[in-house]
Amino acid sequence: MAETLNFIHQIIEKDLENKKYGDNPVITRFPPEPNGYLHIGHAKSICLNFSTAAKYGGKCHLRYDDTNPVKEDMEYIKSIEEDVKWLGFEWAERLWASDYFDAMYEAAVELIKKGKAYVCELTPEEMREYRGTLTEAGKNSPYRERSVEENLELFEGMKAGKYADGEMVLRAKIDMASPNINMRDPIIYRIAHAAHHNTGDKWCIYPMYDFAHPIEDAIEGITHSICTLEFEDHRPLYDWVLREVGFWKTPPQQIEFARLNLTNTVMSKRFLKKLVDDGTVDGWDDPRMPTIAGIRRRGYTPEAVKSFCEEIGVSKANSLVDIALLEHCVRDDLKEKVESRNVIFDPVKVVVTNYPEGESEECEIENNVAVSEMGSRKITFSREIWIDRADFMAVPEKKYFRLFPPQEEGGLGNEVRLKGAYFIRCTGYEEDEEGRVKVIYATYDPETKSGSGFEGRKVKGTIHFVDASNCVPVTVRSFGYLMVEDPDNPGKLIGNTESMTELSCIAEKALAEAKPAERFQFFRHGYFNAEPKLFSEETLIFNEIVGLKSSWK
RNA sequence: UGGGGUAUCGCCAAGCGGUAAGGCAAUGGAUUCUGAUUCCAUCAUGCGCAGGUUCGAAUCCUGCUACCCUAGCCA
Repeated sequence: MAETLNFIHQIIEKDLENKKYGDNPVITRFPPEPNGYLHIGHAKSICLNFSTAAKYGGKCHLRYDDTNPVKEDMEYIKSIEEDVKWLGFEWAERLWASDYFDAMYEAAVELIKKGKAYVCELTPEEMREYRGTLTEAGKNSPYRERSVEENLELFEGMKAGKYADGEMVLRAKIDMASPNINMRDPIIYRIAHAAHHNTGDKWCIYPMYDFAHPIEDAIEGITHSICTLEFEDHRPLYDWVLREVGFWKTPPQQIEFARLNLTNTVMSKRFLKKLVDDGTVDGWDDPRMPTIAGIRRRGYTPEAVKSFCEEIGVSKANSLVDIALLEHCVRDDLKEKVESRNVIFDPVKVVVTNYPEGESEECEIENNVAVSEMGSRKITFSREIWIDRADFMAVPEKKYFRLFPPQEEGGLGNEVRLKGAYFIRCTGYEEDEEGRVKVIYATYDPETKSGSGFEGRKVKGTIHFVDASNCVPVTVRSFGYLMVEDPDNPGKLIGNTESMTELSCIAEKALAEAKPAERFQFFRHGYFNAEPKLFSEETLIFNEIVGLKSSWK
């Protein structure tokens, strides 16, 4: 099967063929604004930008889009870089949009001199009125026809700090009647008396995204400026700036693609920040968060995230990707690099009545085939063990071949293999006052120990267990779901966020010794009884937890 | 109601005028010391709808429809 190229690759190949950029290499950029942690949606953009550049022998820059000092925070820089590196990408250069403030200012002055920009003193409210609506044209600002000299002087004054925030702005003079609202004399510079992390107090005017971004791209020689769909309407302005500011020879081209949406996952930065600020989660890197840092702590591997990004493809169609695909990618990657640990999420005691009290023995469990080079591990078996509640049914349904008691007088209960240990046969069970299974009785067959070569008879079911004499309690972060309220409309559900659950379970001692939890990833396995929409209805059953062999952080 | 986008299986997504790739999910079956893994098999006479052009249309044309984005001194 021939490799399929996404539509961006196709554009690039055509450009390469036409020598659109001469012999210049393909240069892309990942341009986060440092105002939060990166999430899985950013991973899609990171993979796209970095691997596209690599594919065509070009390079990709990491560029901070730090043009608004009041919204940004250096705290995020470190995490952004860590996340990109963790994914396995290396930026050719780490750049700051703020380093171009001088060039941007010069460009703005040029625009004024060309009569293509003017200082406007309309208030925000007036500005909105003058802008018109989706269906009605806007009208010209009374300040639109100021002389070049006056504009120059005013803009100079803005820069010098003579005016307060909001008192005036610099606007591009384009067309107040344009059907594209972005072209109705957009603001390109605003006043903000705020210290900037990079330029300090040097500036009190800052360029707007629409003006800054094309200039940043052009200065860096970006050939393909990949962004998300909502900027489609901004492209005419992007091109306008490039043309008017003099970057018309081989201007970068903006290409838009659809951002990632995942089922049962809230990706909005604003919402994630609220969870952090509220203390709902421990932080941006809480394993329950869909941030790259959270996902990392949850035990996901960069390989898994990258293969996910490849699998979902790139297109312009709004989409909602099933979280099952991400989970598949994780399992697919992990199954070859991790070994298993027995974990019981919903424990029920089993007493092996013919096993001597106070005794215990060692059992060896082979690792699965994919991970067989890791050999085996040792666990213990004794008279009392824990198994998962789901591995027992008082009255078995059809085709249930795990543990169940005798179904008639004098009959036999079912016999199953305890993974790594013996066959046990259920002989009975007790319930508590509420009718819940409290303890299960069974007998084991000493002939059937794992590795003994016993071939006497077969059992259809194999279940896992932990030794009650030395198991340990462990808390793991689990996939689970919690409905999420719209912060602005209490009571209104806007979706649910993935994995907001913490589960207590008991596990092999080795697991606890190897804590913290982020070193483990568990496989979904066996039964999924219901749509796990609400935490209270959660019926996910995990029966394995596996330690990561590699990619530990 | 202006402008800009997008519609191909339950979910993603190839396809670019020559007779619908692939992945996820699902379902059957084989193997299995976990109902996992692995392995085989099934899964769009159909490409938003209606017309048209053509020997031939998901691909071209026309007209509809649905959904998304857009009226921040955010990015």
